[in-house]
Amino acid sequence: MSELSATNVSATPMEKFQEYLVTRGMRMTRERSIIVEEVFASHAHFDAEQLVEQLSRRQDRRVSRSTVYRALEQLVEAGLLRSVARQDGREVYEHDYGYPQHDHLICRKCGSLTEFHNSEIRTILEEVAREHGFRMEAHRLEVTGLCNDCCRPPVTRPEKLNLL
Amino acid sequence: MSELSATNVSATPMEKFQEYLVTRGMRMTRERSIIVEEVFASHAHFDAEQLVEQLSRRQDRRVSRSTVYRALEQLVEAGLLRSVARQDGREVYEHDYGYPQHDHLICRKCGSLTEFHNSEIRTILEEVAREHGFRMEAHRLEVTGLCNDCCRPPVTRPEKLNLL
DNA sequence: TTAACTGCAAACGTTTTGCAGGCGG
DNA sequence: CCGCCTGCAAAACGTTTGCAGTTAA
Repeated sequence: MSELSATNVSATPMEKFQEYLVTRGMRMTRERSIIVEEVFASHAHFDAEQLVEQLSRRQDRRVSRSTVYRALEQLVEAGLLRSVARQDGREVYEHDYGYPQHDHLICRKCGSLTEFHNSEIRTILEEVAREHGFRMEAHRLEVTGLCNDCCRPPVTRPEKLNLL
Repeated sequence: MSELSATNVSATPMEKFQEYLVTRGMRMTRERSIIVEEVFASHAHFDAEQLVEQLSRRQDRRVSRSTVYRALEQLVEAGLLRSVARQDGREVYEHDYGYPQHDHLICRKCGSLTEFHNSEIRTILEEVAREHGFRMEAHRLEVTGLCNDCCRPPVTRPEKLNLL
C-alpha cells in the first residue's frame, strides 16, 4: 500500500506533476502551476509557440519562453504530455495522462491532425518488441497523406462536360 | 507501353533520379550524381550532417552543405529516400526505393535504430485511412524504449561477488 | 545560349543555456 | 536560509535562402 502514490491513476494533472516534482527534489512554482493549468484547460494539440502566446494573454502572471520550454520537457518526462508529431519545424504536444492511447492522420496539405484509435497496433508492437528483446516505452505513429477535404482533385469540373 | 518509364521498378537509383529530374526540367549535375552514388553506396541510416562529412572525404569533388540539403529534399520527393525518424534534432533518412517497407525500434539510451517488418500494420492503417476518408501516402512509426543491450540494469556485477 | 545549378555567407526559427537575482519549502 | 527556479539575452542548432558566378543541355 505504500506504493499507492506511484500507481494513483485518479489524481489530477496538477497532483501528478506535484508528485513528479517532489520525488525529485523539485518545486511546484507559480509558473509551473500556471502552465499545467493552461495546458490542461483544453484538449487541443499545441506547440511551444502557441502555449507561450496563450500564457501571454493571461493576467495572473507572465511566464517566460524559457520556462515554458523547460516545463514542457518536464511534463513529457512526468507522463502528462507526449510529443506526437512535428509540424512546420515545431514539436506538437498533446495530453498523455488520462487520455486513451491513439495515433494521428496528418494532412500534408491543410495540416489537420486527426486522431484515431486502434488497439491492434499496440498489440502488434508489443509482440514485435518482445521478439527483439526491446523494452517498448512509447511509440509515435504519424500517418501522412490527404484528409477527406483535401482529397478531392484540383480539377473543378469533370472532363465529361468538355465534350460539348 | 508508353508508361513504361513511369512504372519501371528495375531502374537504378541514379536512373530513377534522372527520370525525376528530366520530367521537371531539372538537370543531372555532377554534384547530384555524386550524392546519389554516396547515398546508395551503403544501406545505413544517415542524417544530413553525416552525408556532408562523407562527401567531404571524397576526392572527386567537394559538395556544399546547401547542395546536400537541396538534394535530400529532391531525393525524398523522388521516392528514393524517406525520412524515418528524428535523432538529436536531426532528420534521419534511409533508402525508400527498392527497399521493403518497415518501421523502427529506437533505443533512447544508445540511439540504435533497429528495423522490423510487419505487414499487418500497413493493412490496419489502410483500413483506418479508408474509414476516415483519408488518402494515406506514407507513415512513420517510431517505437522508442530500450534495446536488448540497454535493457539490462546498470549494476555492473551481481552482489554475490562482493561477498569476498 | 540560357536557365538551372552551385558555393558562400548570412539569415532563419526553434530550442537551449549561462547567469544574476528571486523565491519556495 | 539553502538551493532550486525564473527571466533575460545570447548562443546554439539544424536548416533555408539570396546572390553572383558556373555549368548542363
